[in-house]
Amino acid sequence: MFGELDPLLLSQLRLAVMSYLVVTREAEFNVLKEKTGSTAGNLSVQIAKLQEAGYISVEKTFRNNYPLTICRITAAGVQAFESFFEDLKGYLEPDEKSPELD
Amino acid sequence: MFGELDPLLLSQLRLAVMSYLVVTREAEFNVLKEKTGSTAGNLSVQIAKLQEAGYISVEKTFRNNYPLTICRITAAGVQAFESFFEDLKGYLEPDEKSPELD
DNA sequence: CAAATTTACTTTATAATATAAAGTAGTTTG
DNA sequence: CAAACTACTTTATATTATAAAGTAAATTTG
Repeated sequence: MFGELDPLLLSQLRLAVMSYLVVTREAEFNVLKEKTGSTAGNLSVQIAKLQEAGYISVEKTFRNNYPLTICRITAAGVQAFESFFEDLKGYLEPDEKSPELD
Repeated sequence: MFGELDPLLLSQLRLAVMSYLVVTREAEFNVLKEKTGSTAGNLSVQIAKLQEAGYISVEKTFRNNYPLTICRITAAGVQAFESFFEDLKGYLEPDEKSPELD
């Protein structure tokens, strides 16, 4: 089951990040950390994966001499997010094919 | 005594930094930290003072996603460093005026 | 001149992210 | 089912920065 769902979004934290960004479009690392309640290390890793997939872009700068990381959702990210939920709907409203039970 | 000496160079750590930079011209934060044996916090503060005085320029970037701080000595810095030692010589070879002893 | 301030330097703690290592869990394989 | 692999999470440590606290030296004050 869940065979078709985008594995990159099938993760609590990554999905939370994407859900937030799909609305706000962009957010600072710290904000994402607070909103998702994740640890910095974990968030850093998951952000890197979303970036690698092209779902978000990441800008690293400095603010008041401290490192500042800003994340923005990309068109591909929005697309992937929407597809994810359409795929999900497929599970909620099953068609003629009955799902295989193992 | 020591009335004329540049107060910005009359500091163990700042002088050590300048002494190193006057030879190498530029150095990374970490290298300065090792060479001077200082703590990161202290070095950060003293670098800021040298920069404020225009004796060094500071570039902040990222290397392998980690913050990287590069310090470079400026012409004014070289000038100040040389003047400092000329002033010092004045104390080693006193002229006709005898120093005031308090 | 001794006490009280002030000033400056240093250390220590904490902030903002990143990577690496270690722990956990779920899944696949033999 | 035990062994191995995956993936996610937490924890420790890496880079620097600022703020707070400690120390010391110099200067003002009474």
